[in-house]
Amino acid sequence: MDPAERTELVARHTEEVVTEAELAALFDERDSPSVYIGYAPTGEMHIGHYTTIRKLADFIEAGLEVTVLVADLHAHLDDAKSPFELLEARSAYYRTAIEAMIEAAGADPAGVEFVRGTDYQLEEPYTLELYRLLAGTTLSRARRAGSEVVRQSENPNLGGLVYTLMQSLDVAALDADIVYGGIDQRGIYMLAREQLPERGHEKPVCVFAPLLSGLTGGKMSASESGSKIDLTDDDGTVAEKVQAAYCPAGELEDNGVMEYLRYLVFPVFEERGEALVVERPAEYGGDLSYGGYDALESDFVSGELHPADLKPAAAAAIADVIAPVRERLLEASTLLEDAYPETYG
RNA sequence: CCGCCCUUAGCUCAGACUGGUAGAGCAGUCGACUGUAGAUCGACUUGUCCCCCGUUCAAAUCGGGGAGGGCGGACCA
Repeated sequence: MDPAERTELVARHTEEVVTEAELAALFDERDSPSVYIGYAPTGEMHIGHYTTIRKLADFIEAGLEVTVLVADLHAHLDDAKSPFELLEARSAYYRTAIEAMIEAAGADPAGVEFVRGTDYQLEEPYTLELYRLLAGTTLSRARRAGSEVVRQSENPNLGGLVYTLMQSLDVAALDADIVYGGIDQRGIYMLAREQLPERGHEKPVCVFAPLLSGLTGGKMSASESGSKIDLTDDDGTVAEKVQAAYCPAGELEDNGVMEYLRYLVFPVFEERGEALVVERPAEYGGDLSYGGYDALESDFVSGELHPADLKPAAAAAIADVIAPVRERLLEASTLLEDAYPETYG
């Protein structure tokens, strides 16, 4: 694969690449650049995580060295979202869930290196560098960088600010050429691009995934169960949620159903060589079949494809794509129970 | 160490002074209308009033104690 193809593969289905020229240059000078993505093991993972993780399959195919950081300390630093006692159990759950998603996306999880935050963030070199960063960063700068990521409140903890600087430092500690994350992470990684060169590290190339809309219209909300598909949802639950989803005919804005098809279902189906079949009553023109997203989008926008016909097909496809992940999670008997005793205990 | 303030529905809060077993907005649920959903109408649901003890016929409300959270003062060799 030539550098241009690799660049294209890494950049597809993303929200933004900072900068695409730097990415291309990286492939020119190196055989296997490294990329890392970090997850703080807090709440249960859902379809939004899955769409982001699916791209790791592209990274592997493009020949990148992929590292997934399970940022356990971060999960506690951000307003104690995860109690300190549950960090171990939630880290185990995140790792298993992420591996299952990579595998379900058609890639080999063995090609991904997993690292825990506590593996290196308590070591002296890291800690020392963190203190130096703390001394050299203003309150307002750190606050601004983390404002889209760290929980905001009237009386924020210091942890949220340390969180932000640690994440910036992680790029250097993990020696990543590329950082990958949702577009909400932009502020933190722009801070990293600013700080790291001053401290003798390379400026990381940033690849940002889009944040998908929730099924109820606006942003996907972790606290609103109807707005997202959980990885543990069975086919019936997925069908109900998609059926109830906001999905105005012909409109793509805030349309979670269309976004999930675009960023999750079709990439996985293409990998498998499958098409999306939409069953439609003869009265409205009979069944349809789509080999890719673009054709479906143009039919949807033109009005040829009605939401009422699309929804059942989309629900079945989504359920199909998450099924292997759900099975993997449920067969690990105490994984969920240990990580979320309130919900599964 | 001292003082002051806050804690009521899933969320934001009213009610407390002048005791009579609790309200609004948002959210949620269910119908109507759309070949989906939303929007719009129509209806409905929701509570250890932070905990304990006391006063009283009666306590979210008054008194005492405690817990959690917030703010300020003092100390500064």
